[in-house]
Amino acid sequence: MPAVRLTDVAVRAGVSLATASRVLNGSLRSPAESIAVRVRAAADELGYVANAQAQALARSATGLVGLVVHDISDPYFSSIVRGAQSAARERSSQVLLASTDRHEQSEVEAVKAFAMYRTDAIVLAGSRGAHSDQALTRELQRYTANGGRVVTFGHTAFAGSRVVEVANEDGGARLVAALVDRGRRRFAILGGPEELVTTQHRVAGFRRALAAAGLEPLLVVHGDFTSDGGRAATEACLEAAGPGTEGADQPLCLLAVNDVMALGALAAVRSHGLAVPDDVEVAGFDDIPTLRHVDPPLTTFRLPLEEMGRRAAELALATEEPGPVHIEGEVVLRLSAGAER
Amino acid sequence: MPAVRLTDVAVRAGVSLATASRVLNGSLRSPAESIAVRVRAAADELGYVANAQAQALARSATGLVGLVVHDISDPYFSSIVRGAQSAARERSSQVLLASTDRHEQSEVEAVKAFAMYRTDAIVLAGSRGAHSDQALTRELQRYTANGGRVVTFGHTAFAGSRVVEVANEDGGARLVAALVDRGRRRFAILGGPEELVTTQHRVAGFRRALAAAGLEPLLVVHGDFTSDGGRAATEACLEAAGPGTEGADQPLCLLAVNDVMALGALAAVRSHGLAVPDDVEVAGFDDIPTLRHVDPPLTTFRLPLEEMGRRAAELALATEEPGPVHIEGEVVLRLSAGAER
DNA sequence: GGGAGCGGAGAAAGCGCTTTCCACGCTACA
DNA sequence: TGTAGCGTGGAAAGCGCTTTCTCCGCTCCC
Repeated sequence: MPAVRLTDVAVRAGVSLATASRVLNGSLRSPAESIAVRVRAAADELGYVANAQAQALARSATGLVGLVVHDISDPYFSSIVRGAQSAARERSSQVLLASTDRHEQSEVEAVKAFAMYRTDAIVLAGSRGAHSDQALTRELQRYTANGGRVVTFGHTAFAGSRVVEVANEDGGARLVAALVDRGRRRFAILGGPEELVTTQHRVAGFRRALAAAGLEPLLVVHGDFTSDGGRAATEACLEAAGPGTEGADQPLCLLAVNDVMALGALAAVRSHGLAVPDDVEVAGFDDIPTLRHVDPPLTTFRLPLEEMGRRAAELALATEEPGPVHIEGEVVLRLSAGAER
Repeated sequence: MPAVRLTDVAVRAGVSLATASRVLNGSLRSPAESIAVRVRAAADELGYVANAQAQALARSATGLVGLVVHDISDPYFSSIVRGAQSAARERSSQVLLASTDRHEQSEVEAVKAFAMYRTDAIVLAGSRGAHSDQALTRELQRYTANGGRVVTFGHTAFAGSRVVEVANEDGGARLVAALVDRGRRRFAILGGPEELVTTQHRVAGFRRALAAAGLEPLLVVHGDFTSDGGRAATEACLEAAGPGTEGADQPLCLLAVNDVMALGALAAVRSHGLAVPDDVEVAGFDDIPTLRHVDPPLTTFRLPLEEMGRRAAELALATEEPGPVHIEGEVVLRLSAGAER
């Protein structure tokens, strides 16, 4: 049951292939309306569906954008993807998705695959180490050399990549500054995987604001970017600096590097029989929509995740070199830390 | 900077195009090793990247699978997508993603787009109304007529579609039965969008188990599939059947049609100054990993979401007609409802 | 009335690959 | 020694489009 081809449509409409193509796919030249009507009718009757592969081959542009994320089930990434997908749709592009589980190998393979599919652009949503994998860099370089566009978040890891700058460090600093403002003095940091620049930037922001107040984190624990990671890191913190330890007359404030970890921290604190925020305070990062209703409400730094995805896709799909994109966020003080009671 | 073509590789290796193709892309016939080595070396030196579009055209198979979901930022869908993407990767297929915001129009467009890209299969992860949109059905029919495979979840909405059957109704029934077993008598249902079969099946399951115990829901409120939807629906329920209303000596049990709504319910109950589970009990559905750490822990019906996605992708990519796929779940009693204190 | 100019349709040359079919040189067997 | 048969590489025909270039038939203007 071979699909209907443009040729079939042309024959049925009694016109040439060229004319049919011009009518059905917005070319610069459009044939006379009388003919156009005939062609469209023929296409309709036959149930013609253009073959994007053939078009891609002929046009050398695929209308595809590749998105690589660490973990699509992480709400941070899924929000970004939502925005990106939506922007792509508006530009009638399709999204090719790869979720790599943070394995460099998978990332490299994703980029290779996207290169094979000749995606018009690749968006690398998961942050990488500062001096990234050799293989990845090589693939990306080859990709850009062949005319592909690359977009990254938060840092310029690759020559020639367009970047969506995210206020990770600044956000971290502002969040901590707000907490310090409200009198907090004892902080511990629940960091994500150490090699990810997102972690690095956020932690750097935390430290900068602390330093500005003459403070220093009591502890920095690196864990997984998950609830369980947050939970485990929190255990370590409570052990080292919880109530009963030296200086514990001042409440401890746990700075998680994202909301999901903060949720784990909440659980860990509870399971120690401690109360948030009375005994221990907890702050997150991102302001994940799904987690807006957790109890107690999380103090966090809100990032417009969906917009970030959207902007990334726009950057990816822009044909002329666009200006820099800068994403700001805002401190959101809620009950879990630093808020008025 | 035109990309390196297979022709270039062939020339450099001093062989014909056909031979180069046979070496680099697992054909049935593979040339002598001595030649193969030369070809591979040439490909490597030139940085050859096969053009998947051209291959697709020549092979008439794209290695693409289209995934359409209602909302990728909903953890239910993002978990499914994670599984699907992972299975696709193992079969060296790529995933084309569409998030439709539950607009029928977008869904139809997604299917059209996937048809254009000649995806080998389409997975419809978002459930649709039982008698679905005309336009959607037509597109899908055309798609299958041209040899495309279609996979749906939980119901056979389209002739010729393969289906991943999900224990939605049965799960709802089992969950409620467990709660009834523990002495609960007053139930209200927080339903999702009424036209979605997932909602319908889960609610039907709730009702079946209630009926089996000679009970009936006090109220069924339909809302959005979101925290806010759950919150709003809960307001209505508390108004109609909360403490202080008739029969309210028995605690009220809120059955949410998914975990995200249940989270909203938790928040609403709290904001009324009531306690879960002491004043009101709340149960969810799905057992979303991200929400495992909320407080109080949610009683729910666990569905292996990631596996569901995986199975769907396997079904989509299986070339010969596979057997039926059945997904079971399990009741998880936690503090929010029906658990031992 | 004739030629320049223009608009619009069609022929055909790709786009980069796969795969069939053919030709060729061997080996094996009678 | 002759021939059938097999294993291999190459030529070439698509796969379904887009787009350039050509050609034809008008209109317009002198």
